Amino acid sequence: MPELPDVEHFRRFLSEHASGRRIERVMVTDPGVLRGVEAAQLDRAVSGHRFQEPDRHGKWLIAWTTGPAVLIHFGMTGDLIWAEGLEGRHPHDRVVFVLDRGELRYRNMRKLGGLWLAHDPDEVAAVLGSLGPDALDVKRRQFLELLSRRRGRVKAALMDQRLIAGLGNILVDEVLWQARVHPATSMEKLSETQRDQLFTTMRSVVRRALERYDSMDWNARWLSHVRGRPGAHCPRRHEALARTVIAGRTTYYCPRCQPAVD
DNA sequence: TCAGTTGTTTATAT
DNA sequence: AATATAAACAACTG
Repeated sequence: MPELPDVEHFRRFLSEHASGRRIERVMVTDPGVLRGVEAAQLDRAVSGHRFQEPDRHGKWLIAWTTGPAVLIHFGMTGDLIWAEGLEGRHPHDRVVFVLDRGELRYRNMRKLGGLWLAHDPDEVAAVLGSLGPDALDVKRRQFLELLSRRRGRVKAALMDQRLIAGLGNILVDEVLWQARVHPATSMEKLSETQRDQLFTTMRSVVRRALERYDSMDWNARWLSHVRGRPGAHCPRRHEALARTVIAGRTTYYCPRCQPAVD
């Protein structure tokens, strides 16, 4: 699940429920999700501090406290749960932040991703690595500039967090389908119009994916709504979707809407 | 039993 | 130097 819109949702969620709340203790039920920090160390570092306004960059959530920051990555199956009490605890709740009121749970079935501890902005930057600008922040001019220096296939480029941070497999397929660009198109073959369209579409897809948290569920007219279903057809023209692998990821596209360029 | 899965990193190849 | 590919990570589901 977690791509930019999901993590932004988690950020707002943390801000709404946990900002200003005091951390009583950190319960680590599975140390397998801790990165570069031990359970006791994490507990000692943040207990007694309060969560502050969290940040997000790409798929990373930066949970600042009045002490250090907790950096959270959700991998493929991560989730952030808030509960008033103990109800609804789940075996995949790997870390629980017990607050002065309610608790925040880091749930992650597959344990890709995890939690890091950072004591200052430099340490945060070191953990996040060289991420590109956030997909919601990047300006058209910068987006085009980044694309102009990139070769290879367009899907690989949009998925590369060092170029643009926040887009994952599902979202990139959605953007390319809505922009009517074949995922294997090489960057050199992209027209000015297509590059421009990619920026416009990327922004609207991310924005509207975020809105779905208020209205529930994907837009029925989206590729994401039908992808992966057996015999799935293009929501636009009802032609069967094609499936291939690009940049190591399962890729769906409509051969009619997104013709290959050669 | 086996393929497939929303992410990232690493090694290896091109 | 960049880009592509596969594997590994881990724990499920169908």
